[in-house]
Amino acid sequence: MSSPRSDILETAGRLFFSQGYTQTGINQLIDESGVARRTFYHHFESKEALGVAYLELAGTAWLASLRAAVAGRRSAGGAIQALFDHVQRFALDTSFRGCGILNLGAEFADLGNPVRVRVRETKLAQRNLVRELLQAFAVPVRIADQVSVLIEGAIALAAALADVAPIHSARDAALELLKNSQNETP
Amino acid sequence: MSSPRSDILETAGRLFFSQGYTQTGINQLIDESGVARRTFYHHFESKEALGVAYLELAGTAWLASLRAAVAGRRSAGGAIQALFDHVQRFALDTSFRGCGILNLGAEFADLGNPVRVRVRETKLAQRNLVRELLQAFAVPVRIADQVSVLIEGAIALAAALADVAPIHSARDAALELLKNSQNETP
DNA sequence: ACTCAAGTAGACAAGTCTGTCTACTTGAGG
DNA sequence: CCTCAAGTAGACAGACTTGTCTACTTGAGT
Repeated sequence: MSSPRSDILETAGRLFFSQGYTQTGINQLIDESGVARRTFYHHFESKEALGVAYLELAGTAWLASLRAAVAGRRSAGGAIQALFDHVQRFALDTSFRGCGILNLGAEFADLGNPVRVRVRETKLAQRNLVRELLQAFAVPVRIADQVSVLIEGAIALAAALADVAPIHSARDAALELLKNSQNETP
Repeated sequence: MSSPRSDILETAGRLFFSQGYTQTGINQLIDESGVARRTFYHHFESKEALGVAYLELAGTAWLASLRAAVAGRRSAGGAIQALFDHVQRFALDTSFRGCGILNLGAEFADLGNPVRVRVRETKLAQRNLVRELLQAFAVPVRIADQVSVLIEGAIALAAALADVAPIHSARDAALELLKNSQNETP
């Protein structure tokens, strides 16, 4: 379904992620979307409104991809393995660009900014999703939250170093923390 | 020692961290530094060159603060505790602005960009510093690298959620991983 | 006393930014 | 058939961007 609105969102997804929000101008946005300037402002009140809409789309897609990566796994260990495999694939596919959601949030200092609020909501949803996915295998919330931190650290540090090694460190740590928690309550 | 150069660097440190690189213009930079435009370009070839210089300064200061936080600790557990205490203090002091080094790197997509290269070098130095600080207490490199991922994840997720909880999750995970490694080789 | 680097103020170029505006076309529903 | 929303192209305003330029001052070393 190619509509002007979805064309704009698709272009924004590509450009905001690869170039950053501030470095992407309305002009480039409408040129590459192939829509008229007027049409852009018909669908989005401002560039910032597009930023928020982009976050909604990117956040939903990212969470769905995490869910899909874990689908079909039969153990907590398998689920964790799948999560970090997915993170690694993502890091490699995007040439270590890091988390697009966090990167966008970094461009807005004010905690009350709508974009920043959306980032917070999305990352909260991500933490809750990891809790939910692991709770299915009786993994306690405490461990799930530790896995969330490891996922975030893996993406961030892998991007900074342009290297997958931190992702492997994170995966190993997560599996070890899981094993610990299983030994404590057998 | 107040010299034009250090005035500029000080201002850049403040503005790049709080507003971001792209959103900070040369005009604001020289206004708040109190130096003439010409003086700026006498000391720095371009805005990007200032970005690199800022990273050098901020990176050195951050690593020194990590080292200082651990100084005097007598056990691996104490050292890890101190690291995450420091991370928490930093997160609160900066109103969850996240890692200034990573935030700056996020504004440059090209892996070959001098700023991005500097970010890589700095984060590599950080990983090596954590290794060194923990190796003093016979903590294996494998565990030290896991702690590095946890530190990065703690800063990033705490910033995204505007909450210190991820820092506590990370600290607990680090201490548990440490305990594990000590039990394996007693 | 003279030189020269480093500082000052500020005009300027050439481009970019976001957002508004006029004027026109097109296609679907009543 | 007629209307109206949604689309098109593109001019424009006004502010801002980085970086260069002229012209002047000041202070330290020889």
